Amino acid sequence: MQQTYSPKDIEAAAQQQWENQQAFRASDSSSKPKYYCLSMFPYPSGKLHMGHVRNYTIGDVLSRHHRMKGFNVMQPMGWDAFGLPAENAAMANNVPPAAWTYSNIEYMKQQLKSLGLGVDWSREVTTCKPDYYRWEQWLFNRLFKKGVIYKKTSTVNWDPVDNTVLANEQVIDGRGWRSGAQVEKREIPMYFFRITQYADELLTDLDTLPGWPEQVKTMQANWIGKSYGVRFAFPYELDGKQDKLWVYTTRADTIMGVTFVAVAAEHPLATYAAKKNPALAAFVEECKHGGVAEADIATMEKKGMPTDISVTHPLTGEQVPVWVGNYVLMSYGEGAVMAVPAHDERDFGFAKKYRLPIQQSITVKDQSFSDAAWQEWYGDKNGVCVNSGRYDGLNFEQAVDAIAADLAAKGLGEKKTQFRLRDWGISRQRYWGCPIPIIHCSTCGDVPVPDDQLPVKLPENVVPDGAGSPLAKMPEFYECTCPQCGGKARRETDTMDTFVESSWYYARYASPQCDTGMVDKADAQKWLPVDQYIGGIEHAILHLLYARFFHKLMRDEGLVQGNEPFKNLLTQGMVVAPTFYRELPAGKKLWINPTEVEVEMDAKARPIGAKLIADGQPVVIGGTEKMSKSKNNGVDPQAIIDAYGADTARLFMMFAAPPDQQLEWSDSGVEGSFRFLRRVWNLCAELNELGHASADFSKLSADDQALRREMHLALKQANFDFSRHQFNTVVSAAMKMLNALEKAKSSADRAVLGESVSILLRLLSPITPHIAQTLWKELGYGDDILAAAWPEVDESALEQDEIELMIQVNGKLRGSLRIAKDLDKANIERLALAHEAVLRLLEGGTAKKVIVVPGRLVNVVI
RNA sequence: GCCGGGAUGGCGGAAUCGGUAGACGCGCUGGACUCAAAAUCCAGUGUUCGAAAGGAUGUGGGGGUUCGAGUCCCCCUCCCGGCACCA
Repeated sequence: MQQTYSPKDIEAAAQQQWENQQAFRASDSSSKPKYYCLSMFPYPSGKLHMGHVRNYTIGDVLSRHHRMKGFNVMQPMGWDAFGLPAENAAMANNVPPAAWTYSNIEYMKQQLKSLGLGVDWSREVTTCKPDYYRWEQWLFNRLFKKGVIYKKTSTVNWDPVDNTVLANEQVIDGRGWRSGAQVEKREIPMYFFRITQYADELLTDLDTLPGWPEQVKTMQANWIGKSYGVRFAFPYELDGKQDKLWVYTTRADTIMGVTFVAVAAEHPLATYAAKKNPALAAFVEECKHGGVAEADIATMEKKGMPTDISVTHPLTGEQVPVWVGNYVLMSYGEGAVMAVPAHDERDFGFAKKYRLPIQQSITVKDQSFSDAAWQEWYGDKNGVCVNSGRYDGLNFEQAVDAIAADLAAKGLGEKKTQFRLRDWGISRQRYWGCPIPIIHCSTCGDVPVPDDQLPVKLPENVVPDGAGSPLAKMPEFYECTCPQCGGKARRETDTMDTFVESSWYYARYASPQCDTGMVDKADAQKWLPVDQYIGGIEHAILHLLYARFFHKLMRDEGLVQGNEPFKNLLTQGMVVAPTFYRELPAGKKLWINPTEVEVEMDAKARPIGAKLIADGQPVVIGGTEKMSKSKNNGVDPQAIIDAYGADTARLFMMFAAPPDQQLEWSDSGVEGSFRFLRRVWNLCAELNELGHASADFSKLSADDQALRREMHLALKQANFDFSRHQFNTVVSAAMKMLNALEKAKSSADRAVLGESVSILLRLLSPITPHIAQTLWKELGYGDDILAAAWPEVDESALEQDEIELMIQVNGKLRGSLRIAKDLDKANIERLALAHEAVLRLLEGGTAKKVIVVPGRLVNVVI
């Protein structure tokens, strides 16, 4: 065997062996229990980044571990290939998105293979290919006919210069990213998935997912946001016509404190009032500026303007003024809200700003109300009604019940359960996406493209120019005939939200080549649900909610079984790195890649400065942030693989942090990981041929017993840590094993060494598969470590006669005691009280109390 | 703004049920090897007082519960993720 660890050679050889064996083909007909391990598929952006390496290493570690534990593992991979970056790259490089995407896929696939992932590549799916998206179109039509998909208008960011719709991320400080034009809100027709119809199920089924992080379930539950409230109306008369202004509130108990109502700028009442009020018309116009992102609207300054319209309070009969507010959105809820400044913090601020009346209607015992400043308790639901006529003294629930009943009696309202979740708008005015399979006919309306004419293929030779939708400028695409009447018609030119593709790919992997349906039902039944799903925490809400929704849609179409797609979920943290920069004259910053910087330390290794290696001049040390192009703090995984090998990259990724926490990049940490693997290699090279040694483990020297104990103790720890996905301490356990082996290697029994090394190699195998495989073979354990069984803990090796007990006095550590492992409490107490440190602190007095925690410590209270 | 999460040595992190804080690694210091360096190996390494023995102190900050708190409760600060069409 080679004396030096050479990752390049052994990794290529191991990967070749797996390739030759088709080692990771998942069998559809195995009798073993299945384990479907899925990592979120990548967007083919060009090359792998560290986040990918982390994600896929975690998935591979889980897959390989389960395989050794006897599971029939499926670990597929594919490409989330539609999306905006391809269009941007196309404009920058004048290359069609399709060509750019396919070449990225080719490169990244080779990169993924060089990581040594145990992926079943025969199941690869690529969402921008017609054989994939045709089934998306097929489902779209089924759902459209069923009414699960419908059309309505919705508000988008409109760039008036480029004449194009902008994504929220393309709006920077209220302006279009390319044109710099002030963005406007615009209403356009869109197709929607009726996800709200499934809101209750999406909420309650969270309780059936014990394998999901609480954190994610809480976020989803809050996102769905089921609320119990009252929908009611303020009647009004305008130009002699009776009408009603509807609002929804979860605080009907405060209804007697309403002092005004606010409507959206696009609300019919606002439009009406603006007609004869130029100032209001200007304000309504101003409200249309800016983007639609919630974060922007929530943080912007709340502005309003009065109208000369007033409506009638449904219970008091009083007149209530109508205001137009920039924070009220037409497309959400009723487009109007009741305002109770005394008990809603935002309304309070608004009322103070515009000197509107503030009317207390809730009180809490021993608290006094003042309209000078907002108090925490004003918004609580813990008070009782006051200044509320017949509702005075009622608590929240009683008041809501009584008020809802009175409103219902007048025909002006009723209790209503509502969700924060809104229907999912999927129309995108973009080119690089799945075409929406609808034909618009002037006589027949919106007609789905018949199944036998699917897929509606996206032309692949288009280079978008950033102005409007490319497909809408291509008559060869949109000109068509109506499938119903045969008349001239126009094809829909919007494409689907790319979240649609990623909502069902997990199901397609069960039968990726199926050309008779979206999925093969038998295969789907065999493989679904996904046993372990792994991906970034940033997908905690949208992607995971949409995929759960799609699973239910497919279930209701009879395509899949079960209610949920992902049994267990692991959300991994970001990969972060230090940042360095230099100030440029214009106040801008020049970001410098960490690899080009040398950090200077003081004597105690505290960083005191940094300089650019190239010119020796200082640079500023910035914060530690998510690896990104903009901060130039990304480290290219390829450089690490080339320099140290995939095993080192994988080991470092697993060791540096637990998977769900952020991972800080560290060059010296990578070197440390490499050093560890080299030490493993050197130890094995020194020991050579251990595979066939055998011995009677019941007759060992004390040292050999101690070594076995250490190995099995570490293994037990590692098993526990595997089960809770804490891989960093699995690596720690392997390091402890190596440390113990290096100490014992020259004196220990060959058979004990043989057992120990076999445990270490199998423990490392899921994490650093290439070196584990190579050494397994070289030391004569077998040809294929993948076929080896996971090591078992020998509990008898863990036993010991004596244990160490800590001695505390008043909770402070004062010493320790070696005792027989089964010594009874009375004797432990006696020994503890006789302990030198205890006697010293007792100063001849007596202990008040002695607490014995078996196997751990004794606390003497004096 | 709203929802969710996080904070432990110089650094990444460990501590499974409230019971030895700092495992494991990095860095640093000293030593061995070397003509020298790199690599490797050995030892030390929270802070602080002390020659040492030993003591004090210490898990973002402030309170509390407990024989005992990194862990449980209350309040606060800072950092990170998400925000699809907040009511």
